[in-house]
Amino acid sequence: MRLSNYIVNTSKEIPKEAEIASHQLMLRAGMIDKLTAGVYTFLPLGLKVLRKIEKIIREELDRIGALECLMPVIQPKELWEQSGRWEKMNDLMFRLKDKNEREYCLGPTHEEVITDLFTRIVKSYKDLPVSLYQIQLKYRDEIRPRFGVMRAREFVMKDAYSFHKDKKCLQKTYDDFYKAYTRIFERLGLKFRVVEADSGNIGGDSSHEFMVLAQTGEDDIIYCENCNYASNVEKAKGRFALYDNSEFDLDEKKEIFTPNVKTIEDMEVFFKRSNKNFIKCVLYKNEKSEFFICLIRGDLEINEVKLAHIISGEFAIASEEDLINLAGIGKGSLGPIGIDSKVNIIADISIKNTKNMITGANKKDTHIQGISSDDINIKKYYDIHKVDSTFKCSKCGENLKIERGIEVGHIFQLEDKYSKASKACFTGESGKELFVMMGCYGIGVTRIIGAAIEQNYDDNGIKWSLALAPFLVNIIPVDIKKDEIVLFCDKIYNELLNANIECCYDDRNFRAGFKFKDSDLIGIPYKLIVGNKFLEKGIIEIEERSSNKKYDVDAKEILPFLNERLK
RNA sequence: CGGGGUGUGGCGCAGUUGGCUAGCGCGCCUGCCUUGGGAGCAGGAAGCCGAAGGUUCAAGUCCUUUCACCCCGACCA
Repeated sequence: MRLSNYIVNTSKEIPKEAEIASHQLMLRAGMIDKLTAGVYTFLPLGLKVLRKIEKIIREELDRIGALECLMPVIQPKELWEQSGRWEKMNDLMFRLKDKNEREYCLGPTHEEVITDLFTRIVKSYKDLPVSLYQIQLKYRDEIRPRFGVMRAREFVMKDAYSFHKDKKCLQKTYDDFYKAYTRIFERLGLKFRVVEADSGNIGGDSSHEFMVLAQTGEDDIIYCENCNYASNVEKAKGRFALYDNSEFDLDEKKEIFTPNVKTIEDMEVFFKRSNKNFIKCVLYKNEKSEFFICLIRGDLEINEVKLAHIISGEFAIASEEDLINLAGIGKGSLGPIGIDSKVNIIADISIKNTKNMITGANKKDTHIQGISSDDINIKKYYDIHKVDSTFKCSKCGENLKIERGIEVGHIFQLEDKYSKASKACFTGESGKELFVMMGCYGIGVTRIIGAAIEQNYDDNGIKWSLALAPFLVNIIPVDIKKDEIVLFCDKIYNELLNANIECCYDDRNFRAGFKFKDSDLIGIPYKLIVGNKFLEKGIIEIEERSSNKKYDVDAKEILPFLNERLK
């Protein structure tokens, strides 16, 4: 590609709207252009990178026998009512009506469509298992789109769905996808980690996320330094530090007047004890106006994703008003003892067998001391705590670490959740109708571009891996007024094209420095510089973007040199 | 949805207590010059100041409404 014919829409100015490196660089390199919040055009350069990612994904999925298809973006409301998600995904969906007032949404995902499709294309166990995938635009009206392609409202996703006669078969395909995903992210040259994950509102049991490690990630990953345990913090299990407070004499069980003591920090100061001696109480309310008081040791935090498995429906921390109506108190004095009997008690296992604890007394400005877990009407203990780096690995007991990650892939075993809702059946070997078992596998294709840049950039711009670079080599004539240079560049350009080496040729009438800057910003792995050294000694300077190393290469040796490097 | 902020040539911004022809940098166009890390000089094009309404002799500037975009939060009693 001659750059004189290309759109090189680069900028040295840092765009105001972009916060993180990948977003800034994608805009500056002219890869994307924003139309409106969270909606981007992929310019030729950005599209080239996108296509490279798609190609790798296709190759690896085809290898495990998945079949590509393309499903509609526009999906009828009825399909979503059937699965019960028309209401549930309320805020997330873009909706529209046709001229007859029929309602539709722009697909935020395709479980509904594929399950419906399944009922028409598969009838018998003989057709199973089968896996279908597509690379398609998805539409999600995110609460807050940000970071460019990282959290966009229109984005490209690879989604795949597998169908099975039983769980065992599903597990096998799940493992195939796991391996294919691993190969995909390895080929993309990303540093990533596979973690256990909560399956969220998509449902299902077993689930793994593929996380690209980056400071700017929106997820916290917990992993063990010693064994292979790794999990999204949303799901992570660990051993919290045990705490023995027998160093203190057993307090008399009584109420203490505690004016202005509201937070756990306030309590530490007031009682002169560490936060492990307190029971933290948080009141939640769900959409049915049921109340839940959650009890957890004062040094720990509640993990609401775990709570979502216990409390049904949407829920949130109760308002100050609710607190007053329910217990007649404001913040800070809530406690499990003497609380209104219609409030459900959800106790974290960190409370189990505790003694001599201090907690709210359900009375204004009052706490109660000398409480043991036996004093509270706890029917069952749950794991509702958030794991952090103070925890030990529950598998091997070693230290846990925490790191930020960008979720680029997620695989789920849906089992029969959607097939039951959509009555997706097949005829089994016995002749009876059975619900099909399903798996679901996603990759955020456009998000990968951002993630890859977050891992590979410097002050000058993007540093593409060979797998993703829009061009592998950039031929740069230092002075296009010198015929000798231009003639040689034309020649080597044709040679590279004939050798199927993806290259561009910066034949624009700019000064050399300008072209170097552009090349580095865009992130082309190799610059082939034809200048004074060529005129004097027939030597071409080849500069490697990743290492900043420069190689003097004889004009005749260029192809072998590049072939060696680009292998 | 709550809080904060910003809307002025393509981009980034300035524009005082309302006042005359709305500026600057980058980019763009023309010419000269230059060609190894985003050069220099000269000339030029490009704006109903986000939108609507109002106050005023006079509005980019004041008031009201509205839209868009950005940031923080939507969670620990």
